Amino acid sequence: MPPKPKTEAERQQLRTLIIDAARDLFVTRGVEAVTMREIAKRIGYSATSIYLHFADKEAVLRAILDVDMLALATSLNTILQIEDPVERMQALGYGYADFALSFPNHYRLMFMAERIPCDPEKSSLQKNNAEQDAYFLLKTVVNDVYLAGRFKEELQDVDLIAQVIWAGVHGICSLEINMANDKWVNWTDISARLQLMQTVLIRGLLREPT
Amino acid sequence: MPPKPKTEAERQQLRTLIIDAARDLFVTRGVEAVTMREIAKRIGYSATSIYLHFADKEAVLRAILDVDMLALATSLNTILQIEDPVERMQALGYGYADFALSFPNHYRLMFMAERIPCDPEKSSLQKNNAEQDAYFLLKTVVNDVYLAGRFKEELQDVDLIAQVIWAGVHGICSLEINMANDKWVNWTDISARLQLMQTVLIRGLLREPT
DNA sequence: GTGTTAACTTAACGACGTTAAGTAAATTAT
DNA sequence: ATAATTTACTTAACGTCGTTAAGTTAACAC
Repeated sequence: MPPKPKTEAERQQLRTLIIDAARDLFVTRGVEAVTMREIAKRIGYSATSIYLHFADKEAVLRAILDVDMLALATSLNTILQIEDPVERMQALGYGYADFALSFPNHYRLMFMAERIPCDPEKSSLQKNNAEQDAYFLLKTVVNDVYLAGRFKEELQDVDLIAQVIWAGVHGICSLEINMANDKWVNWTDISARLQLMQTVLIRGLLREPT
Repeated sequence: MPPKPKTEAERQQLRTLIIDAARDLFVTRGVEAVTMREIAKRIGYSATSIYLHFADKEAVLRAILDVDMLALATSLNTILQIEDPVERMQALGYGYADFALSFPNHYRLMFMAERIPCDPEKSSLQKNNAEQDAYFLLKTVVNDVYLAGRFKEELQDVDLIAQVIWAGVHGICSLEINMANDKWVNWTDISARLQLMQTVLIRGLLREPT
């Protein structure tokens, strides 16, 4: 039964309601497995109502990713309090992995599922803002280590270093999330794997006197 | 129009025909985007005929992965000719990455997509056979480096070492496959990233006198 | 020559994402 | 005050999907 016109705040509230319901379902059962009808049922509306607020299913997903990227960046921001730049860089890796392994379906949505490239133009997040952009945070932290002269001298590209560190930690996390149940491989303890990766990254990137 | 009973060989031939058609479509357009009707059309049968040879769409996918895992392992086997164990280990990493980046949709299917855990019991492939099991090949190659006494002395678990190397290379490949189109990140050259990862792995894992 | 069986086909089902068409309350215009 | 419009929804419906059920027809068995 259609009531009165809604204020902008009310519309935003409903948007958030949809996003939260959809995320809850996406995260526990996977994006493909969840239907629009299901999301709608959760919040007590008909399926077609979602289309009044989002263009399509993909737009809902995109909105979720936006919100969650912000959550990731925000949660990682606490590590900025650590003073030593190398320690800080390590802590960032552990914080990132902790997020990935604590919320694997979240992480899958964000970094492992076939992705809609996220366009800075269309995102509500601010790029190059450490509080909203986890990659920028990583780059900042890596840059501090660089400025402290701790990297091997031939390493001059902060983006390159940041991306290799990201890849290392992402590799550990994504293999764990996707393949841990695979009997084919004799998996070692995940924390041992993560720790060795961090050690290898540090030893491979920093100058000798650790 | 339905002809005579088929020999086992003929049935196997048709199975292969389906697998090849399905792979071709899956790899270029993604699993979800390809329909059973489409696969069938490719080989000149009706969609329902596929169900005479495979239980469902997932079974087709599983069969493809089985064949392709074998193909990957076989293609990587050539690096066994390299004599120096460390060089061999590096070459394996490059070979693996070359496969991943040359056939990204293949790779996505095999190591990135939400996976049906593949059960050694049900697979036609032999586990612990270097010609059929890429992980075993990696482990063998890593073990040779271990036996040559080239790893740092505290590294005593060959599975752990192998899994960290895999994670490193997989991290580079999977980020490239999934995120390279993402404008958010200022991506550096993929070959530079791969090379630095390999260097970092070597430097982080091997004893000092490289 | 009349079943029986194997290898197919077409029809059909229920569910999906999405669009079109309808409905009723609140607002605005007269 | 009431008629017209707009807003926020709903139900119906479309085309497509994976899959199942129900034919159909050629080859074989007796």
